[in-house]
Amino acid sequence: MAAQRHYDELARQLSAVGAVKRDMARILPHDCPAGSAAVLTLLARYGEMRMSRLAELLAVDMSVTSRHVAHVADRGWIERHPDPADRRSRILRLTDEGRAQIAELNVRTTQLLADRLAGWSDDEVSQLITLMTRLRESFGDCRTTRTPA
Amino acid sequence: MAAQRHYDELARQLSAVGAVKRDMARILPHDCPAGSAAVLTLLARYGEMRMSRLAELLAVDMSVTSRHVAHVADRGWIERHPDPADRRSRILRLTDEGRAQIAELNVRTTQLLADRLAGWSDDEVSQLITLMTRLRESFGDCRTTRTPA
DNA sequence: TATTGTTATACTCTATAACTATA
DNA sequence: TATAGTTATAGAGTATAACAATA
Repeated sequence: MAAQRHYDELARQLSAVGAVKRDMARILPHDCPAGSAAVLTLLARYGEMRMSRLAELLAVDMSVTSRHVAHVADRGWIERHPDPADRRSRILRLTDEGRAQIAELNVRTTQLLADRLAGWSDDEVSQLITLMTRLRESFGDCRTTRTPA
Repeated sequence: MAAQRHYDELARQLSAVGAVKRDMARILPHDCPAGSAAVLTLLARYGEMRMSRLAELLAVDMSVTSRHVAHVADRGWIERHPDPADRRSRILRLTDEGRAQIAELNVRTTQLLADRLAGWSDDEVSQLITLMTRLRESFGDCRTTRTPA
């Protein structure tokens, strides 16, 4: 059926989108790789949170989250406070240095995308964002379903 | 301006789409990681080709391509023939074993996507493919432009 | 000299499993 | 016992640079 060809093509595009991600990663500061940038960006957007919540937003294992967080904490971009309500948890919070770093990241990202997406309309960018968000949800929901207990 | 927020969101979606790729990678056979699967799929789609052409389609450095190709060649899934027209080059060609491996990959990929994309219409999948393809072109073109000499 | 491809090296990202501390 | 988080380890993917063979 026709869906089969669509699936193959989608798999191919997913495989090849790595080149776009690498292009974006190349403009990052040397001590702020993609994993660190993602941590900072999510904390800026959603505010302070616990490790487990951040791991969920990053869509990676908490062990991976822990390493990324340690990296940005070592550089003073975030602080880890024990959660008074549950001392096993740690609350992550941006520092002023972290916000400065985010500002730098935003400048670079915006410059790059303004160049690469010069021929795109706002609507087209929005459409792509909407579809990619839905794609992640379609996969993420199934994973949640798969681990019910 | 509004575009700034769109750019941030696009960067976030690109970062998070890795979870989808990892979900797809998990269903692959143990001796056929994503890099190998990409090599086989591209040879099946575009027919025999040289290393440099494959590297371009994979959108990775030729050194990376060389390693992926060595992996699939070691398993007998492709053959490397010297190019009579330019003996520096090697022509890559699928074997029957390679085609069998591709058939297996297609079965698994189709199963997974049929499950994950159950709520998607053909049109929506097509739209996403179209936009992702265009995204890659927008980035790829700029890279080509950047390396003119 | 320039180009095609290979190999050595190093770095990032990731998951699994073992572990500590707390609930 | 169960959960939040850390760390050790291993594996995949990638790029850069040095290299070999050929154009």
